[in-house]
Amino acid sequence: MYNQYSENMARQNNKIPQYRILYELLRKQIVDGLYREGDLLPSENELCAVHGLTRPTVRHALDSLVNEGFIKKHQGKGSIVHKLPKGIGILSIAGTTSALGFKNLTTTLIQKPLVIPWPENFMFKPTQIEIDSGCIYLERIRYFNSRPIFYDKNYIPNLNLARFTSRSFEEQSLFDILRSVYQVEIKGGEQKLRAIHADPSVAEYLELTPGSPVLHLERKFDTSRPDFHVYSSIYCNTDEQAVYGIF
Amino acid sequence: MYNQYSENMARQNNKIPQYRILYELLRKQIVDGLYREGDLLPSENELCAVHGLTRPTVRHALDSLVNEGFIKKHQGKGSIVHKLPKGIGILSIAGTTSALGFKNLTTTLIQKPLVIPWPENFMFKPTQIEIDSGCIYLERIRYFNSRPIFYDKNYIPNLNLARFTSRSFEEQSLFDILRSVYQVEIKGGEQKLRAIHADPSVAEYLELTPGSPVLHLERKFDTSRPDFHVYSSIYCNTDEQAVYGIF
DNA sequence: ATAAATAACTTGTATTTACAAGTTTTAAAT
DNA sequence: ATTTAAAACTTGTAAATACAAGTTATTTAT
Repeated sequence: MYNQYSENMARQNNKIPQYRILYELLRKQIVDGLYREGDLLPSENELCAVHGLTRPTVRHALDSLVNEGFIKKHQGKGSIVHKLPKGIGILSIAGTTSALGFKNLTTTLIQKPLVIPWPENFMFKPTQIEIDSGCIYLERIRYFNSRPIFYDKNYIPNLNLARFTSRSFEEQSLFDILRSVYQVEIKGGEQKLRAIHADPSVAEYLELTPGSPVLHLERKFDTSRPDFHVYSSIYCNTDEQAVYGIF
Repeated sequence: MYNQYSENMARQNNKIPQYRILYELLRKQIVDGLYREGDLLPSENELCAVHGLTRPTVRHALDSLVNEGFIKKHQGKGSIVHKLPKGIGILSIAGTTSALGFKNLTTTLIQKPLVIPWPENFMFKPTQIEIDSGCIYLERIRYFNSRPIFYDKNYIPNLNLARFTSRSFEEQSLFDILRSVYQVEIKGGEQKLRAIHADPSVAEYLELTPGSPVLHLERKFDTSRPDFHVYSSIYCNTDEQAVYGIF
């Protein structure tokens, strides 16, 4: 048997794929404004030469940027930087992408992590392993420019999450803690959207009059651990900020 | 090497890329139920052997299926078929994907195609070319299981669309006509989502009481023609059918 | 029988090479 | 000067190859 822990650490430090490194670099350069809307990125061959990579690797990185809407590619022309999304991008966020549009976002914990049985008639069907393990529940409000935009209820299976309930979730985001402390990475997921009337508690948290229309998102996140999903029920005030996505 | 000529001709006649053909085939097999939720697709090497392709090509096809949520891949294990989405998938539709979840969808034309100037304070900023060309406007209601679900207003630049206003849009979908008649293909786009109160006209079309919460999507579609975008403002009744998407 | 090691799978990453197809620039012909 | 042709770019598709890394089934040793 090896030392699993240090092996994992070494892997994380050493073995980040090259296409991923290039992706992160280009993404940062776009977000930081080094490339602006309408600009052409360096051609694939230039990127190859500069970073010592081959075209398939460079293209892999560019594909990720296309999928997340940062660039659009035109055959014969090049990769054109897309304008950064206005509004709050939540429809297609996962992992590192989540930072975008969340610059002025602050979080308040309404319900500290609490172990509960899984609710009846849950929005998605948890796996048997998740059901057996029990559920950690927490509620947050997220503010954008000091106005409450999201009120979310989160359900996390209680699987090998030592000292989870005693952690603070004000400073760091939930997903950041899952990744950095528990090596659980969000890989993607699915969601259901509805427009509903705000019930009294939702209206109070979002500082709306009861009955106001709010966007309700029910989300199931896949993670790097099999049979470990994060479930979120999110109520969103879209009066001032629209929810934004690309497809 | 003896059959070089005819091989080249065969390749030439078939302009559809091989990865695309394989993608369409696997997608159809999943939608038709030949593979069911949880099933393993044939391994990449098997698909290579069966279809006479190489792994990069097969992986390209599988990547598309992953991006659209039909399968999930697990290293060392295989490609697992995802459950087909419940609800109406509209968040990530484009091109051929649009068929999914639209089995029982019928369309009624409320406003026949009409040339108008582009509205003031438009949801997105059309290009100068689009502004100069004028705008074709049409309204539809789409029914799911005989109940009105979508009421949409569509804005299309009047660029080389001969006899467009005199076409029927009841039988074929708007995008199908754009593709088959005008060679304009939808490549992707962006959207803004809000929960709003239904105004009287929206409520009437969607058979709701005025003030009911409805989902409002503002969408901008990119096409294969530069400076040609389709704009849609969609009001969606989510009382019974949630809008579904993956990310 | 049980446990550990091994082999035989699977997908993930990466290189190399080649040509097709779309766009832009340049050079040549009229 | 204008038009046309060619070239020099760009991204798109596809093959052949190699090894890394995760999973499962098999074999081997105890």
